[in-house]
Amino acid sequence: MARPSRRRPTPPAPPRRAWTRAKPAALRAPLLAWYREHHRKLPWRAEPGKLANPYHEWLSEAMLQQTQVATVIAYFERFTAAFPTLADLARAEEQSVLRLWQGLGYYRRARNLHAAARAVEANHAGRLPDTFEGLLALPGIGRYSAGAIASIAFGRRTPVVDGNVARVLARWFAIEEPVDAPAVRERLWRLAEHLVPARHPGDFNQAVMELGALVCTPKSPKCLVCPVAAACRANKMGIAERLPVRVPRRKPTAAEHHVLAIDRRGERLFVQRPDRGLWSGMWEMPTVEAVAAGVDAVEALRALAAARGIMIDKPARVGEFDHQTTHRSIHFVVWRARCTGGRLRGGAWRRPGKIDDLPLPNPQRRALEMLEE
DNA sequence: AACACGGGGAC
DNA sequence: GTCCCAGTGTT
Repeated sequence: MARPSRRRPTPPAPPRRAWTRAKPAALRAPLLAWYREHHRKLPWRAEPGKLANPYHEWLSEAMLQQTQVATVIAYFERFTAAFPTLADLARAEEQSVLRLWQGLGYYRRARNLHAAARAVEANHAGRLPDTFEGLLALPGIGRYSAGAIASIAFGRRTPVVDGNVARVLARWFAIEEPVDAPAVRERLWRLAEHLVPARHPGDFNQAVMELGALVCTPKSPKCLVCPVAAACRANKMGIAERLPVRVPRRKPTAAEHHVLAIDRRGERLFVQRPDRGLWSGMWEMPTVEAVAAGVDAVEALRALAAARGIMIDKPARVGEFDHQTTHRSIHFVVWRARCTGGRLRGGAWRRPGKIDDLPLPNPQRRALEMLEE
């Protein structure tokens, strides 16, 4: 059976050119006035009219990718306590950076951040580049983050388009095409470029995002208190509630992972995940992610241990639970076995209570809790 | 252009 | 449950 298309079945909408007649002045002044009055105080944010600390701004942008402000705050505080400056971060081991990122997800962000810090130390005399192009060249900094850092920390007139900005612009200009379609995305960038002012571009960009977070929310937008409702086409048309349109997500695929706690003289085996893919660079108890057809899970676990050079007795089933990521629904089955001999290739033995140096993904932590009971 | 990459807040 | 979050890099 063919996978249903994710595209909207409706025919192309007629050309809509309202957005090309954007009048920046009608939006900027009331929006900035609203921002000065209603912005949230955030650990990385400067007062309106002032530039942010570039390192703090950069770190916050990395943490905020696909992650809500409320989730990030505690991570940001712990991270800056451990690494107060860019130089501190550059000197750190990647493992300790991942430790501080543990639980936040999208772990490649942490590894890119660390690699970029080292690149800045090596190639830019320890100073974060202060231009869009210079920032864009660093790992983990894309079009959005480069624009955000350049405007918010360095006062450059660079636009940003994130999820908030896309939603706000879709409503202001009544854009009825899916905002995640690349062609529409490109229009949004041109629109943002048109709107961002030369004076206080960082405040303007933050104001649009803040409006999206506090007023122009995905559901039940608060148009009655919106400072720019008078200039909003979707509000005039009464369609703010159903904008923006997005392409439907694909459903997560199902998987079953078997986690094996291998114990030997009070210590447990942990191994590091590969450089790429899911939970890359994080540690885990040896895990079978796909049991081949016709093979018993117990046999697969024995083979897993054998691949590491060790022998185990018969694994005993400890428990199970479900774990969700954006693209996978994973049923975890937790097992326990004793190491009966052999010589370990790769991995580390740790007392279960002393694993603080190993960054673990959330489901591995959950499996560990299950093993303690 | 499509896809993978985590986890959780808000409803 | 669903939606989506201050996106980026790879294929």
